[in-house]
Amino acid sequence: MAYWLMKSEPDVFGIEHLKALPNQTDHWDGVRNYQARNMMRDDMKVGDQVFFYHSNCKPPAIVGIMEVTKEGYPDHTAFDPDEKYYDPKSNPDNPRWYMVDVKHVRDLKREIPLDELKSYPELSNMRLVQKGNRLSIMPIEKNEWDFILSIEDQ
DNA sequence: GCCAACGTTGGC
DNA sequence: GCCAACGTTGGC
Repeated sequence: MAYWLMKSEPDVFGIEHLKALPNQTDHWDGVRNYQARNMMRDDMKVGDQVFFYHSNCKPPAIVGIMEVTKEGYPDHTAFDPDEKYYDPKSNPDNPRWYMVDVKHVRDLKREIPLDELKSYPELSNMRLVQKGNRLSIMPIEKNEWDFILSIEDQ
């Protein structure tokens, strides 16, 4: 089993939105970055655990845990001209963009803000804490995952 | 295939 | 709202 982190802006789609959906499950559509796409299409497996990260807000923070419930399949929102993330270069016969389904597992006992994450040497290799990082989906090492859960109660 | 211009992300 | 970092586009 692998571990991941996925970013979303809470004003657009936050963890509260996910919890409000049937089965607390949704498809993670709208990713239009090749690195992130490749991870969803090729690497994320059912049962993988995912941190839900709130970006572009105050404070940016890890707020909860999700689980992958469906592996990569074409992102149909790319086919629809009315969608915000419509891409005319993607079509059902040759889909360019992929998504996975994720289910809310639980909220963290507290939000763990980015500035705190940056303060731990144990997490200094995470792409999340490095300058200029814009990747919206990234793998998390097991030791990093476990460390983050260990500071949840502090 | 290079690289300048442009658009987006996301912390601050 | 600013702007640094980064990814993508497109002319050449």
